[in-house]
Order: sequence, then C-alpha cells, then structure tokens
Amino acid sequence: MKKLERSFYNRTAIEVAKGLLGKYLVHRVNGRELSGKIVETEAYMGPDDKAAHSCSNRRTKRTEVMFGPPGYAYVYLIYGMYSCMNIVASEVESPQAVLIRALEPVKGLEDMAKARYHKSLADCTKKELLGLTNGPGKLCRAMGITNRDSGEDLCRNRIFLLEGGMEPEFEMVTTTRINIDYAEEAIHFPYRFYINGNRYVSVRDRNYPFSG
DNA sequence: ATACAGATCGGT
DNA sequence: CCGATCTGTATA
Repeated sequence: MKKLERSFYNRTAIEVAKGLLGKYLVHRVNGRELSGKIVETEAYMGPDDKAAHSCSNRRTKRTEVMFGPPGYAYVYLIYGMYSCMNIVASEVESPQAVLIRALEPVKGLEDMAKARYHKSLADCTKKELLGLTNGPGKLCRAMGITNRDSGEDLCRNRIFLLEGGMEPEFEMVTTTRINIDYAEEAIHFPYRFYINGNRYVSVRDRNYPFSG
C-alpha cells in the first residue's frame, strides 16, 4: 500500500476529510505497528468556522501547527485526559484540520486492548472490542498517540497514512459535527463524514444525516 | 499569578 | 445526566 503524500493534504479540510475515509492510519511504536481504517472524520475549516480552534485565525502555541503546511499532526488534550488527533489540511496560513473520530482496528489489536483496558485481547468482551477505537479520545489511547505527537510530519515514517488498495465500495454519510454546541451557526455545518453501516462509527450519534 | 473552559468518555 | 482531570489560554 502506498503512503499518502503531501499533495493529498493540500486541499480543503472538507475534501481531505472525505478522502481520508477508508484510508489507514499507522503508528510505529516500540518496534511494533498499530493501524486502523479511518471510518469517521470531521472537517474544521479555520477562520470562519466557530467550532474550530483556529476560528478567527486564533493563533497560539497550541494551534500554531495548523498555520503551517499540510500533512502534519495537530494533537490536543481535551478534558485533561484524552488526546484528539487531527490532520492539518490546506496550505500555509490557512489553518484547517480534520479530526479523526473513529477507526476500525486493523493491526496491533493486542497492544490496543492493553492500552485501553489493561488486559489482553482474549479477555475483552464483544462490546469492549467494538469500543476499542470508536471515538476520537479512544482511538488515540488505543494507538498510543498523545499531545506530544502534535507537530509530527505525517509524510515520514513514525505516524503516517496509507492508501487503501482495492477498497470495497462504501456509502458516505454527511452530517453535522459532535459536541460543538457553542459554535452558533457552525453547529449546522455538514462537516462530519462517516462510512455508512460501519460498526466502529462513534455511537454517540445524536445527529440526523442529511438526505443528499 | 490565577481562573476557567473544553472537537470526551464511562458509569448512573 | 454527571464528574473526572489538567493543559492551554486569557486576564490581570
């Protein structure tokens, strides 16, 4: 499988968010390789998007990476305990990013189970297996990605993305984003995308898909 | 120096 | 629904 190159990320966050569905996120750590298929994403469009950390071009040490070139990781800590991973999109000085909201685990499930539940894969219930990576905080925990990984170049070989190869067809659902109640008109922007029917799409889906 | 909110999660 | 838990950020 081929690694996604810089040009893939040099598009709007909406395009990148859609394009990332079905691709593979890979983390090489401790001599092992963890990976999962991306099944759910959200686009954060920057200056005019009140849900984005980079709204109004708000530029701080934390958000700085989003103002740089595309294809880098923006990882932040939320509620003091979970990391969320984003992929910087668009060109320099256009602070857009794509939040990875859910993965279907592919490789390194044993390590993921350890990281999430402190027990081996064999001891996990069916529910726990489905809960391994079906949320932005959960997948970072499972994949061993933390805010210290913010700024990582995804075109190198520690954390990177792979093209799917011969992907089976899937239907993409477009809907609204999760947990951005404060974002005024941006609450209604259709910036969330997921693979229809995939069992690893985050369960806290209180939104109604757009028809069309 | 201090205050406070948060692109979440798991348990009730 | 609620609380955990702590960093980044704003304000002074």
